[in-house]
Amino acid sequence: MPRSFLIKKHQSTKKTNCGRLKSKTEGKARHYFILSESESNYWSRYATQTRNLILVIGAQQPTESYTQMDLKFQYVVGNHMRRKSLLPQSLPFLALFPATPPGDSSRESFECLEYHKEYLSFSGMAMHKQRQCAWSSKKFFSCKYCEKEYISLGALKMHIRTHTLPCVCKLCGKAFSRPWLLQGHIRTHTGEKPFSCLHCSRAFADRSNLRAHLQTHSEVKKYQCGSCFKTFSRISLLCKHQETLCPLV
DNA sequence: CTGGGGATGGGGCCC
DNA sequence: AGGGCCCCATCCCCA
Repeated sequence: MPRSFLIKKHQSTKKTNCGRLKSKTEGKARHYFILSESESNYWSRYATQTRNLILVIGAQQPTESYTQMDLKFQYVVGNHMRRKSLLPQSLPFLALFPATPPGDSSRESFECLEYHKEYLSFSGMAMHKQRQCAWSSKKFFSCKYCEKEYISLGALKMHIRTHTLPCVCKLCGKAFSRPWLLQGHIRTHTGEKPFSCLHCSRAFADRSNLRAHLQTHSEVKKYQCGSCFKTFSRISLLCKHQETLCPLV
């Protein structure tokens, strides 16, 4: 039963291995903890026996304060909290948090979503994960120029272009990561502006800039401050307003 | 300080 | 696999 979750780490617990897991569908946030391998073995057995934790398996540990991830999870019914101080940093990301009784979910089996194997206990599946799945850091494709990691080779290659900048402008020598970025740059030399505004005579070299321009024709500004209700044409202007200028924040 | 234009970056998706 | 394209975002500059 895979579900999509939004992970948001608590600011107050930023430096610990815990945070909150928020279900996009249910809208409820729950605390989560990240476990070491030995701890995950222990807690998976514990959870299976006592049915009082939810265990969450993800492809990677959340590294930013606000990360969207698809997580596969299994419910184990009950309620339990663990002290944060006992939780070291670890990979792969395995998390647990106190459960909300999900009806008759105790009948659910545990499926390895990569190998499509079904297990009667979570610990059984966890064992399989450790032995058979490419579930360790080896699975990630690491950039040799920086510390970024990607789950697909294609994504990594695309990223590496941002270091190698293979697309060079013949007119000025400026280099870009993608051909279409170079294409957009060349328009700054030629003056070509293929994106025209339907409401006025202006034209733009870049579609995004036309889109931003279209907001200036809109009577209803898209971005509104939640405190003073002032509206803005760009998200950047709203952010700036909320950070420093809004009298009600 | 505000609003808008110009230029650019990067992830994701499709073919 | 790679290119093209889309969308979103950001930064800088200027009026």
